[in-house]
Amino acid sequence: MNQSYVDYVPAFKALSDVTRLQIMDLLSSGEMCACDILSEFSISQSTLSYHMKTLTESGLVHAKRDGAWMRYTLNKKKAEEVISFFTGITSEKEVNDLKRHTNKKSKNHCC
Amino acid sequence: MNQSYVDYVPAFKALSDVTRLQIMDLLSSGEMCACDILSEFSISQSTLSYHMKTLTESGLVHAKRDGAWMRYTLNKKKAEEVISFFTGITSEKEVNDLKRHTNKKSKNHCC
DNA sequence: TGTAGATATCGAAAACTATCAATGTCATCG
DNA sequence: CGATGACATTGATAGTTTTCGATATCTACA
Repeated sequence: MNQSYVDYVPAFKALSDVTRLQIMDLLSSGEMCACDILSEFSISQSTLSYHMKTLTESGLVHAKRDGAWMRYTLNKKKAEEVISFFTGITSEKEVNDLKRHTNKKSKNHCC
Repeated sequence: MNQSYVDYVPAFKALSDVTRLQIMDLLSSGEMCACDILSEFSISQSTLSYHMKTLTESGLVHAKRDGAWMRYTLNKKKAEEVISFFTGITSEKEVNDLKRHTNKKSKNHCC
């Protein structure tokens, strides 16, 4: 429970690439195998494999072997966790007890 | 309107670093100046400046000069855009007209 | 078991990121 | 104006990411 910042870094890292964002979008329409995904892009097979690894290791995508090929699905639960984490750190909070100069009336110095 | 995947990459990239996630969280409690933020971390001033540049260029944080120092605030609007984009690409959609093998009954080959 | 297809891993190259100390810029105060 | 404080930029270095071709592994079928 109550995960920390570092725990979400891999997910944001996974999302910070155009190809991977597109893969997430593709997967939101349902399960796909690697070769289906590959056919949507102009990248090599090894590059796709690398992206899929990044996505699955981040937890955003689930991989399941089915005979000779891999079936990928979105991990909705993880996606929701990311959203609620991000919502959490971007929503207004009780002002904490940090002594912030910004809140003071001092006009002449900061630190 | 209707931005594309690439437009969100800088935001996710900005979020894929522990320090920057913490800065976002700090800013959610209200406006802060650079030196206030700096005092929360054990990093050099130039490193903080680099992180703040990453955050402001991604649009997630707004920077405003106030005399000798900079005041940073969260850009709630951008944060909400990121959330709705991410919600969009991770929520179930109408099955599109891609001919996906995964949907076929073929057991012997994929591509 | 041998072959072919699907995917993973390796090794290398290029590009990008994070960090710091040093230095530059700019605003304020005296 | 000159000094000082706040922040940005530069240049260097170390580390990470992205990409590919080549090769390995693993599965299914003949």
